Amino acid sequence: MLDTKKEYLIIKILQVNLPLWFKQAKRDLPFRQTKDPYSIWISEIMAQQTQIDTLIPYYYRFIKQFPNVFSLTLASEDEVIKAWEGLGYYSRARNLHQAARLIVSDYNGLMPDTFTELIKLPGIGPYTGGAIASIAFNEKVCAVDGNVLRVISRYCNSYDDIGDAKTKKRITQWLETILPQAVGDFNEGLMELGAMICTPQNPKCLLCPIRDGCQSFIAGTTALIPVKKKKQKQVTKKMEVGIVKQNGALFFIRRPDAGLLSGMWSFPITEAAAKNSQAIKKKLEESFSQLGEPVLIGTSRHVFSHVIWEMSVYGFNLDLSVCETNAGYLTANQPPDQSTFKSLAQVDELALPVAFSKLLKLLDNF
DNA sequence: TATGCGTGGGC
DNA sequence: TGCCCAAGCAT
Repeated sequence: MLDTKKEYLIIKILQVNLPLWFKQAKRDLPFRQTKDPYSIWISEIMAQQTQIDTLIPYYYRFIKQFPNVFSLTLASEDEVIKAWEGLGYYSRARNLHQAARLIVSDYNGLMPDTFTELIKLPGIGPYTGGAIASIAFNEKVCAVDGNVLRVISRYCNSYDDIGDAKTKKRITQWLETILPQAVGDFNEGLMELGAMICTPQNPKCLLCPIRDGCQSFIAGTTALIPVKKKKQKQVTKKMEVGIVKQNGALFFIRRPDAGLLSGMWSFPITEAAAKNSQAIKKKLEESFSQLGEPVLIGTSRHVFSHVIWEMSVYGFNLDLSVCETNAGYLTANQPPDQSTFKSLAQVDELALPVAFSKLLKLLDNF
């Protein structure tokens, strides 16, 4: 990976300068004021594919609501998902809840303290396991995330594709041979450097504490590294959303427990079959015997990681007198806990993804 | 190995 | 607008 003649010096710069820099430059983050494995676990799960600034308010709220693994265990999955509302990648919340119950049932409520045990828990993979083990338990393992891949690729002037599993393995194995005693600070330092200095665009090399060893800085290739294959862009889907209103209350359904936004609440939504087909009306007629004509109240676009929804939002007024004469408006395949009416004041009780919560402002047109 | 899985921010 | 990216994991 590196010219062996230089390697000793280059490794020393990394081992010595990085922790020194981290000690004085690290951000004052709430989860850095504790060694509590539970708190560190929560912060690391939240940090997956999420910028630190985004998760901080969630972290405070979550720790206040669920201060330890037992309180998390006692909560319902709905409560945990609600606490995760707005953060995205909601399977993280479900895995967190599952893992908490495993920790109580299989580990006497104590967080497993080794990498090997940690990665057996749902939602904890190689990165998160390494982060918890090294930061909370000082185990000599590395924690290789996107920051680390970028920092090390540049430091070694490597053009290997960081999306390739082989590259990650190679970097992991190299790091394992150079981990210093204070492994937690070293791992966090690499990530902090990646987040604050060795950024993807316009890295602040003049402020970098390991610049003298950085082969990419020396070669002037920091703009070319890391190499990463382009993601294929999202598919755009035209969707129809139905907002059913009855006496000011809105109709919601719970989404299936697998797939996009699983377990979250939702307005009824369908993929538009064809132009002006009003597929949503057909779907709603399965649940409501008398709907009336839909009113187009607006459009909205929502970008997910792998799909884009272009939504046409239709309002349906449910006449109370009609509903009373059709008490069985809910179909049998929609059990009561899978659908509900909520007033605007009550909507907050449901875990509603942003794709739908942002539609609430369209109600002014309805 | 490749894909599904959210959301917000930067430019 | 679009495009990239972010302290990844499960399958």
